[in-house]
Amino acid sequence: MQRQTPQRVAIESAFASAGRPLGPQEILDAAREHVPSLNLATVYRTLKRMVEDHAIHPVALPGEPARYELQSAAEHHHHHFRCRRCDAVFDLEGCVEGLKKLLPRGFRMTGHDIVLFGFCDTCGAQA
Amino acid sequence: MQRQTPQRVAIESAFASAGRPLGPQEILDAAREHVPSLNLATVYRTLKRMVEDHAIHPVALPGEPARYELQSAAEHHHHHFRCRRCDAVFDLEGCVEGLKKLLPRGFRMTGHDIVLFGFCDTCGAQA
DNA sequence: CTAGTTGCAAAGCATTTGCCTGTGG
DNA sequence: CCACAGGCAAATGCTTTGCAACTAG
Repeated sequence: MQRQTPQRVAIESAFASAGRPLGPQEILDAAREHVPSLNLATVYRTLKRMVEDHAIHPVALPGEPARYELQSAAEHHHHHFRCRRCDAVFDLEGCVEGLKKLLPRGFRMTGHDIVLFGFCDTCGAQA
Repeated sequence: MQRQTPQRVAIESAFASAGRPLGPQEILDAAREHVPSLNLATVYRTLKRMVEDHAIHPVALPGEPARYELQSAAEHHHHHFRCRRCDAVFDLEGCVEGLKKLLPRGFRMTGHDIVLFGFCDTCGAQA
């Protein structure tokens, strides 16, 4: 099925030590510390496979390239917060009620995304 | 400042008759009915100018290219719905309560985005 | 007239794919 | 062994830009 290659190990450990959603270039930079020859195309191919295998989950924020996080973080329904100052993305627990009341007549809802923007604890304290 | 060219008129009327957020290609298709020679590069250039002039407002959905809607539509707070079948985006009226309770301690919220996914009235009826 | 616009083609970016070499099991 | 994985480069797809011709005011 899946081979245990140094490249894949390096990419997986990048996720494990980050603890937050990462983009392809961030992953490449982190994983190259273990496997300097790692190629960006390999990162994309590996990400694709990991998504298919449900090892990671894509995190798409409005107007930004896709990021990915470990599936374990995505196993329960959650949303995201992006800091306007440091641009980091954080997971949020919980959800809200009453989304269905926004639907126009005849529309059916199968899912939703919520993204909050603002300042994280670190950046809020500095401001 | 701004010239009154047939291209720009065609693009503006495309927004006026659509009543929903449009992407560059959708705008090109619609505006070509009035100005067949219209070029996609001109659409991008015109969109950029219109955003700078606050005539239109960008609508960024997770993982998708930007769409635009008339500024008048954006003057009151609203959110969006994307149909999983026809990929069209619609404006939603209203909002929800209780977003602040999702915030971790120390985080401050300055804004939010909500996107609902599902099937619009037309596509839901066909399914 | 003439500065702002347009169409076309080429350039940029991020992401994907083809192809051939390398290697995990 | 040898099918899958990786490296490299070319190919995409979307958006931007350079440039010469065009036109609104």
